[in-house]
Amino acid sequence: MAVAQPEKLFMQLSAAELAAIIMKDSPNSNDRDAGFCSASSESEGGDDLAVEHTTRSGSPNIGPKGTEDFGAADSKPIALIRNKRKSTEPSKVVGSMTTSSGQAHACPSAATGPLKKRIRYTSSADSAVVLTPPAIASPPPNRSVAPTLRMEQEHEIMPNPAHMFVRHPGVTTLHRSAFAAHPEQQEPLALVTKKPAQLTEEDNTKTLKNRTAQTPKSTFHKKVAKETIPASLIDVSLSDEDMSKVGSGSDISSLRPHSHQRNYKNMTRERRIEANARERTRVHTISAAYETLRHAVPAYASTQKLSKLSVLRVACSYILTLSRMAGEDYSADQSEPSIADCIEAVTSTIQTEGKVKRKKDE
DNA sequence: TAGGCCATCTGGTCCT
DNA sequence: AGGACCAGATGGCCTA
Repeated sequence: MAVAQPEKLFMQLSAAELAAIIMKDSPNSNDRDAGFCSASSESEGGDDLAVEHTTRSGSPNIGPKGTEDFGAADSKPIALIRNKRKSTEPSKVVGSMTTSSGQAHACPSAATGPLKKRIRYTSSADSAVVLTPPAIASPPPNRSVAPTLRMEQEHEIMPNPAHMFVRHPGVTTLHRSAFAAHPEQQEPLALVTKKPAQLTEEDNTKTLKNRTAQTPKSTFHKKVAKETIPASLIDVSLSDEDMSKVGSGSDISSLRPHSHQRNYKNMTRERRIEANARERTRVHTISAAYETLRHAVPAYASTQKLSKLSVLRVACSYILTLSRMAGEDYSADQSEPSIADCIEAVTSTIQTEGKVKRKKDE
Protein backbone atom coordinates (compact mmCIF):
# COMPACT_ATOMS: atom_id res chain seq x y z
CA MET A 1 0.00 0.00 0.00
CA ALA A 2 1.40 3.27 -1.03
CA VAL A 3 0.15 4.90 2.10
CA ALA A 4 2.81 3.13 4.02
CA GLN A 5 5.45 5.08 2.25
CA PRO A 6 4.89 8.40 3.90
CA GLU A 7 4.42 6.73 7.17
CA LYS A 8 7.76 5.09 6.84
CA LEU A 9 9.36 8.30 5.82
CA PHE A 10 7.66 10.08 8.60
CA MET A 11 8.82 7.58 11.11
CA GLN A 12 12.32 7.68 9.81
CA LEU A 13 12.65 11.16 11.09
CA SER A 14 14.37 11.30 14.39
CA ALA A 15 13.09 13.44 17.16
CA ALA A 16 15.99 15.78 16.63
CA GLU A 17 15.16 16.06 12.99
CA LEU A 18 11.59 16.73 13.76
CA ALA A 19 12.57 19.26 16.33
CA ALA A 20 14.74 20.98 13.80
CA ILE A 21 11.94 20.89 11.36
CA ILE A 22 9.54 22.33 13.83
CA MET A 23 11.91 25.07 14.78
CA LYS A 24 12.41 25.88 11.18
CA ASP A 25 8.76 25.77 10.54
CA SER A 26 7.89 28.57 12.82
CA PRO A 27 4.31 29.71 13.11
CA ASN A 28 5.12 32.69 11.02
CA SER A 29 6.58 30.68 8.29
CA ASN A 30 4.56 29.72 5.32
CA ASP A 31 7.08 27.31 4.08
CA ARG A 32 5.69 24.18 5.46
CA ASP A 33 7.29 22.01 2.90
CA ALA A 34 10.14 21.56 5.27
CA GLY A 35 7.94 19.88 7.77
CA PHE A 36 6.91 16.31 7.76
CA CYS A 37 7.15 16.31 4.07
CA SER A 38 10.84 16.80 4.11
CA ALA A 39 11.44 13.13 3.90
CA SER A 40 8.96 12.70 1.16
CA SER A 41 9.95 15.57 -0.97
CA GLU A 42 11.46 13.07 -3.29
CA SER A 43 8.00 11.98 -4.07
CA GLU A 44 6.73 15.37 -4.99
CA GLY A 45 5.52 16.11 -8.40
CA GLY A 46 2.71 13.72 -8.59
CA ASP A 47 2.90 11.48 -5.64
CA ASP A 48 -0.21 12.24 -3.77
CA LEU A 49 1.03 10.37 -0.87
CA ALA A 50 3.89 12.66 -0.26
CA VAL A 51 3.47 14.21 3.10
CA GLU A 52 3.03 17.77 2.32
CA HIS A 53 2.30 20.98 3.98
CA THR A 54 0.64 23.17 1.54
CA THR A 55 2.14 26.56 1.40
CA ARG A 56 0.05 29.39 2.53
CA SER A 57 1.54 32.23 0.75
CA GLY A 58 -1.19 34.62 0.02
CA SER A 59 -3.14 33.05 2.72
CA PRO A 60 -6.58 34.42 3.03
CA ASN A 61 -7.66 37.11 5.27
CA ILE A 62 -6.90 34.93 8.16
CA GLY A 63 -3.63 36.33 9.08
CA PRO A 64 -2.41 38.41 11.89
CA LYS A 65 -5.80 39.90 11.97
CA GLY A 66 -7.32 36.51 12.20
CA THR A 67 -10.71 36.26 10.72
CA GLU A 68 -11.68 39.66 11.84
CA ASP A 69 -11.57 40.77 8.29
CA PHE A 70 -14.64 38.83 7.69
CA GLY A 71 -16.68 41.51 9.14
CA ALA A 72 -15.29 44.03 6.77
CA ALA A 73 -17.71 43.32 4.05
CA ASP A 74 -18.10 46.86 2.98
CA SER A 75 -18.21 47.82 -0.60
CA LYS A 76 -17.71 44.35 -1.84
CA PRO A 77 -18.83 42.96 -5.13
CA ILE A 78 -22.19 41.51 -5.11
CA ALA A 79 -23.45 38.25 -6.35
CA LEU A 80 -26.48 36.26 -6.91
CA ILE A 81 -26.98 33.70 -4.27
CA ARG A 82 -29.09 30.75 -4.85
CA ASN A 83 -31.27 29.69 -2.07
CA LYS A 84 -30.53 26.12 -1.39
CA ARG A 85 -33.63 25.56 0.53
CA LYS A 86 -36.80 24.35 -0.94
CA SER A 87 -38.63 26.65 -3.19
CA THR A 88 -41.36 26.97 -0.65
CA GLU A 89 -38.93 28.73 1.57
CA PRO A 90 -38.13 32.38 1.19
CA SER A 91 -35.38 32.77 -1.24
CA LYS A 92 -33.32 35.66 -2.19
CA VAL A 93 -30.99 37.25 -4.56
CA VAL A 94 -27.95 38.64 -2.96
CA GLY A 95 -26.88 41.55 -4.96
CA SER A 96 -25.98 44.33 -2.67
CA MET A 97 -23.00 45.94 -1.26
CA THR A 98 -23.21 45.98 2.41
CA THR A 99 -21.41 47.71 5.12
CA SER A 100 -20.51 46.35 8.45
CA SER A 101 -23.33 48.33 9.88
CA GLY A 102 -25.74 46.49 7.73
CA GLN A 103 -26.23 49.26 5.27
CA ALA A 104 -26.86 47.94 1.85
CA HIS A 105 -26.56 49.51 -1.49
CA ALA A 106 -28.40 48.28 -4.45
CA CYS A 107 -26.23 47.04 -7.21
CA PRO A 108 -27.61 47.09 -10.71
CA SER A 109 -25.46 44.23 -11.75
CA ALA A 110 -26.94 41.99 -9.20
CA ALA A 111 -29.01 40.06 -11.60
CA THR A 112 -26.84 40.26 -14.63
CA GLY A 113 -24.39 37.51 -13.97
CA PRO A 114 -24.69 33.80 -14.08
CA LEU A 115 -25.37 31.98 -10.95
CA LYS A 116 -23.40 29.76 -8.74
CA LYS A 117 -24.79 27.43 -6.28
CA ARG A 118 -22.38 27.86 -3.52
CA ILE A 119 -19.25 29.47 -2.34
CA ARG A 120 -16.78 26.89 -1.40
CA TYR A 121 -13.70 28.16 0.26
CA THR A 122 -10.42 26.55 -0.29
CA SER A 123 -6.82 27.17 0.31
CA SER A 124 -5.33 30.35 -0.90
CA ALA A 125 -3.16 28.45 -3.26
CA ASP A 126 -6.10 26.96 -4.99
CA SER A 127 -7.86 30.21 -4.94
CA ALA A 128 -5.03 31.99 -6.59
CA VAL A 129 -5.03 29.51 -9.36
CA VAL A 130 -8.66 29.79 -9.97
CA LEU A 131 -8.78 33.50 -9.96
CA THR A 132 -6.23 34.21 -12.57
CA PRO A 133 -7.77 34.29 -16.02
CA PRO A 134 -5.53 31.60 -17.50
CA ALA A 135 -6.22 29.43 -14.57
CA ILE A 136 -9.88 29.94 -14.95
CA ALA A 137 -9.60 28.00 -18.10
CA SER A 138 -7.96 25.21 -16.20
CA PRO A 139 -9.17 24.89 -12.68
CA PRO A 140 -6.98 23.10 -10.22
CA PRO A 141 -7.20 19.45 -10.99
CA ASN A 142 -8.10 16.81 -8.56
CA ARG A 143 -9.42 19.17 -6.04
CA SER A 144 -12.73 18.23 -4.67
CA VAL A 145 -13.01 21.53 -2.94
CA ALA A 146 -12.30 23.58 -5.97
CA PRO A 147 -13.60 27.03 -5.35
CA THR A 148 -16.98 27.84 -6.61
CA LEU A 149 -17.18 31.50 -6.09
CA ARG A 150 -20.34 33.02 -7.24
CA MET A 151 -18.83 36.41 -7.55
CA GLU A 152 -16.50 35.27 -10.24
CA GLN A 153 -19.40 35.34 -12.53
CA GLU A 154 -20.15 38.88 -11.66
CA HIS A 155 -16.58 40.00 -11.98
CA GLU A 156 -14.43 38.07 -14.29
CA ILE A 157 -11.19 39.15 -12.74
CA MET A 158 -11.32 38.69 -9.09
CA PRO A 159 -8.74 39.25 -6.44
CA ASN A 160 -7.57 36.36 -4.42
CA PRO A 161 -10.69 34.37 -3.79
CA ALA A 162 -9.47 33.81 -0.34
CA HIS A 163 -10.57 37.33 0.17
CA MET A 164 -13.99 36.27 -0.71
CA PHE A 165 -14.23 35.52 2.91
CA VAL A 166 -14.08 39.17 3.53
CA ARG A 167 -16.37 40.32 0.93
CA HIS A 168 -19.30 38.15 1.46
CA PRO A 169 -22.20 39.98 -0.05
CA GLY A 170 -24.31 39.85 3.00
CA VAL A 171 -27.62 41.41 2.45
CA THR A 172 -29.61 41.03 -0.65
CA THR A 173 -30.07 43.81 -3.04
CA LEU A 174 -33.32 42.58 -4.28
CA HIS A 175 -34.87 42.84 -0.94
CA ARG A 176 -33.01 45.94 -0.05
CA SER A 177 -33.94 47.72 -3.15
CA ALA A 178 -37.42 46.53 -2.77
CA PHE A 179 -37.61 47.86 0.70
CA ALA A 180 -36.07 51.08 -0.33
CA ALA A 181 -38.46 51.49 -3.16
CA HIS A 182 -41.35 50.52 -0.98
CA PRO A 183 -40.68 51.51 2.59
CA GLU A 184 -44.14 50.44 3.44
CA GLN A 185 -43.02 46.93 2.84
CA GLN A 186 -42.09 45.91 6.30
CA GLU A 187 -43.68 42.55 6.44
CA PRO A 188 -41.34 39.64 6.83
CA LEU A 189 -41.20 37.34 3.90
CA ALA A 190 -40.15 34.23 5.63
CA LEU A 191 -43.53 32.67 5.81
CA VAL A 192 -45.46 33.12 2.67
CA THR A 193 -48.67 31.63 1.60
CA LYS A 194 -48.23 32.09 -2.06
CA LYS A 195 -45.76 30.11 -3.99
CA PRO A 196 -43.59 32.03 -6.38
CA ALA A 197 -44.03 31.83 -10.04
CA GLN A 198 -41.94 29.10 -11.49
CA LEU A 199 -39.42 29.60 -14.18
CA THR A 200 -39.27 26.72 -16.50
CA GLU A 201 -36.08 24.77 -16.85
CA GLU A 202 -35.87 25.91 -20.41
CA ASP A 203 -36.18 29.54 -19.46
CA ASN A 204 -33.60 29.13 -16.81
CA THR A 205 -31.19 27.50 -19.15
CA LYS A 206 -31.66 30.20 -21.71
CA THR A 207 -31.05 32.86 -19.16
CA LEU A 208 -27.89 31.30 -17.97
CA LYS A 209 -26.64 30.81 -21.46
CA ASN A 210 -27.17 34.45 -22.18
CA ARG A 211 -25.48 35.47 -19.01
CA THR A 212 -22.48 33.30 -19.48
CA ALA A 213 -22.07 33.88 -23.17
CA GLN A 214 -20.19 37.09 -22.59
CA THR A 215 -17.60 35.64 -20.29
CA PRO A 216 -14.68 33.32 -20.86
CA LYS A 217 -15.62 29.76 -20.37
CA SER A 218 -13.73 27.63 -18.02
CA THR A 219 -14.59 24.23 -16.87
CA PHE A 220 -15.93 25.93 -13.88
CA HIS A 221 -18.06 28.30 -15.84
CA LYS A 222 -19.28 25.59 -18.07
CA LYS A 223 -20.34 23.74 -15.06
CA VAL A 224 -22.15 26.74 -13.80
CA ALA A 225 -23.70 27.35 -17.14
CA LYS A 226 -25.32 24.00 -16.96
CA GLU A 227 -27.05 25.02 -13.86
CA THR A 228 -30.45 26.47 -13.94
CA ILE A 229 -32.09 29.17 -11.99
CA PRO A 230 -34.41 27.56 -9.57
CA ALA A 231 -37.50 29.41 -8.72
CA SER A 232 -36.24 29.36 -5.21
CA LEU A 233 -33.59 31.81 -6.18
CA ILE A 234 -36.16 34.37 -6.87
CA ASP A 235 -37.75 36.25 -4.10
CA VAL A 236 -41.02 34.65 -3.39
CA SER A 237 -42.59 38.03 -3.15
CA LEU A 238 -42.00 38.80 -6.77
CA SER A 239 -44.80 38.85 -9.20
CA ASP A 240 -44.87 36.90 -12.38
CA GLU A 241 -44.01 40.05 -14.19
CA ASP A 242 -41.02 40.59 -12.02
CA MET A 243 -40.01 37.03 -12.51
CA SER A 244 -39.94 37.58 -16.19
CA LYS A 245 -37.72 40.58 -15.63
CA VAL A 246 -35.32 38.50 -13.70
CA GLY A 247 -35.33 35.90 -16.36
CA SER A 248 -34.59 38.46 -19.00
CA GLY A 249 -31.76 39.97 -17.08
CA SER A 250 -33.51 43.24 -16.46
CA ASP A 251 -32.47 45.42 -13.63
CA ILE A 252 -33.97 43.75 -10.68
CA SER A 253 -33.72 46.87 -8.66
CA SER A 254 -36.92 47.83 -10.30
CA LEU A 255 -38.57 44.74 -9.01
CA ARG A 256 -40.87 45.08 -6.12
CA PRO A 257 -42.11 42.76 -3.49
CA HIS A 258 -45.74 42.37 -2.99
CA SER A 259 -48.18 41.18 -0.45
CA HIS A 260 -48.63 38.19 1.79
CA GLN A 261 -45.63 38.28 4.01
CA ARG A 262 -45.99 37.15 7.52
CA ASN A 263 -44.23 37.88 10.70
CA TYR A 264 -42.39 35.55 12.92
CA LYS A 265 -40.82 36.57 16.12
CA ASN A 266 -41.67 40.10 15.25
CA MET A 267 -38.67 40.05 12.97
CA THR A 268 -39.00 41.72 9.67
CA ARG A 269 -37.88 40.05 6.51
CA GLU A 270 -35.20 42.61 6.09
CA ARG A 271 -33.76 41.84 9.45
CA ARG A 272 -33.99 38.17 8.76
CA ILE A 273 -31.98 38.64 5.62
CA GLU A 274 -29.41 40.63 7.49
CA ALA A 275 -29.24 37.94 10.11
CA ASN A 276 -28.72 35.39 7.39
CA ALA A 277 -25.86 37.42 6.04
CA ARG A 278 -24.28 37.68 9.44
CA GLU A 279 -24.70 34.01 9.92
CA ARG A 280 -23.02 33.29 6.63
CA THR A 281 -20.18 35.55 7.55
CA ARG A 282 -19.85 33.84 10.86
CA VAL A 283 -19.80 30.42 9.33
CA HIS A 284 -17.34 31.58 6.72
CA THR A 285 -15.09 32.78 9.47
CA ILE A 286 -15.21 29.38 11.02
CA SER A 287 -14.55 27.74 7.71
CA ALA A 288 -11.62 30.03 7.13
CA ALA A 289 -10.23 29.09 10.48
CA TYR A 290 -10.60 25.45 9.58
CA GLU A 291 -8.79 26.09 6.36
CA THR A 292 -5.96 27.77 8.18
CA LEU A 293 -5.78 24.93 10.60
CA ARG A 294 -5.85 22.45 7.79
CA HIS A 295 -2.76 24.05 6.36
CA ALA A 296 -1.12 24.06 9.74
CA VAL A 297 -1.33 20.36 10.22
CA PRO A 298 0.60 17.76 8.30
CA ALA A 299 -0.98 15.96 5.43
CA TYR A 300 0.20 13.63 2.78
CA ALA A 301 -0.53 15.98 -0.01
CA SER A 302 -2.29 19.16 -0.80
CA THR A 303 -4.82 17.05 -2.57
CA GLN A 304 -5.56 15.14 0.54
CA LYS A 305 -9.07 15.68 1.59
CA LEU A 306 -9.50 16.48 5.21
CA SER A 307 -12.91 17.18 6.50
CA LYS A 308 -13.35 19.62 9.29
CA LEU A 309 -13.65 16.81 11.73
CA SER A 310 -10.51 15.23 10.34
CA VAL A 311 -8.68 18.52 10.62
CA LEU A 312 -9.55 18.69 14.27
CA ARG A 313 -8.44 15.16 14.88
CA VAL A 314 -5.16 15.56 13.08
CA ALA A 315 -4.57 18.86 14.78
CA CYS A 316 -5.07 17.36 18.20
CA SER A 317 -2.65 14.59 17.42
CA TYR A 318 -0.20 17.02 15.91
CA ILE A 319 -0.35 19.33 18.88
CA LEU A 320 0.28 16.48 21.21
CA THR A 321 3.33 15.49 19.23
CA LEU A 322 4.70 18.98 19.23
CA SER A 323 4.03 19.40 22.89
CA ARG A 324 5.83 16.20 23.69
CA MET A 325 8.77 17.29 21.63
CA ALA A 326 8.78 20.49 23.61
CA GLY A 327 8.81 18.56 26.84
CA GLU A 328 5.20 19.23 27.60
CA ASP A 329 2.34 16.86 27.88
CA TYR A 330 -0.93 18.08 26.53
CA SER A 331 -2.44 14.66 26.35
CA ALA A 332 -5.84 14.33 27.89
CA ASP A 333 -4.70 11.76 30.39
CA GLN A 334 -1.27 13.23 31.01
CA SER A 335 0.17 9.89 30.06
CA GLU A 336 3.30 11.46 28.67
CA PRO A 337 3.40 9.38 25.53
CA SER A 338 6.73 9.00 23.84
CA ILE A 339 7.55 11.18 20.90
CA ALA A 340 7.73 8.14 18.72
CA ASP A 341 4.29 7.13 19.82
CA CYS A 342 3.02 10.58 19.16
CA ILE A 343 4.50 10.64 15.71
CA GLU A 344 3.03 7.29 15.00
CA ALA A 345 -0.28 8.52 16.23
CA VAL A 346 -0.11 11.51 13.95
CA THR A 347 0.74 9.32 11.03
CA SER A 348 -2.05 6.99 11.87
CA THR A 349 -4.47 9.81 12.22
CA ILE A 350 -3.49 11.24 8.91
CA GLN A 351 -3.92 7.88 7.30
CA THR A 352 -7.23 7.33 8.92
CA GLU A 353 -8.67 10.73 8.31
CA GLY A 354 -7.11 11.51 5.04
CA LYS A 355 -8.60 10.55 1.79
CA VAL A 356 -5.79 10.65 -0.64
CA LYS A 357 -6.89 11.40 -4.09
CA ARG A 358 -4.93 10.32 -7.03
CA LYS A 359 -4.82 12.34 -10.10
CA LYS A 360 -6.96 10.87 -12.71
CA ASP A 361 -4.31 11.08 -15.35
CA GLU A 362 -1.85 9.19 -13.24
C1' DT B 1 -26.84 5.81 -6.65
C1' DA B 2 -25.94 6.19 -1.73
C1' DG B 3 -23.44 8.45 1.59
C1' DG B 4 -20.37 12.07 3.25
C1' DC B 5 -19.47 16.74 3.49
C1' DC B 6 -20.67 21.31 3.49
C1' DA B 7 -23.15 25.88 2.56
C1' DT B 8 -27.22 28.14 3.55
C1' DC B 9 -31.45 29.38 5.83
C1' DT B 10 -33.98 29.51 9.87
C1' DG B 11 -35.59 30.09 14.56
C1' DG B 12 -34.36 29.64 19.42
C1' DT B 13 -31.49 31.18 23.15
C1' DC B 14 -28.24 33.99 25.42
C1' DC B 15 -25.67 38.10 25.97
C1' DT B 16 -24.60 43.06 25.72
C1' DA C 1 -33.50 45.58 20.78
C1' DG C 2 -30.17 43.61 18.20
C1' DG C 3 -26.30 40.65 17.48
C1' DA C 4 -23.78 36.28 18.37
C1' DC C 5 -24.08 31.63 18.78
C1' DC C 6 -26.15 27.33 18.05
C1' DA C 7 -28.50 23.38 16.06
C1' DG C 8 -31.88 21.46 12.83
C1' DA C 9 -33.38 21.16 8.15
C1' DT C 10 -32.44 21.21 3.46
C1' DG C 11 -30.20 20.58 -0.75
C1' DG C 12 -26.00 20.69 -3.83
C1' DC C 13 -21.59 18.63 -4.92
C1' DC C 14 -18.47 14.95 -5.00
C1' DT C 15 -16.77 10.31 -4.56
C1' DA C 16 -16.83 5.34 -4.11
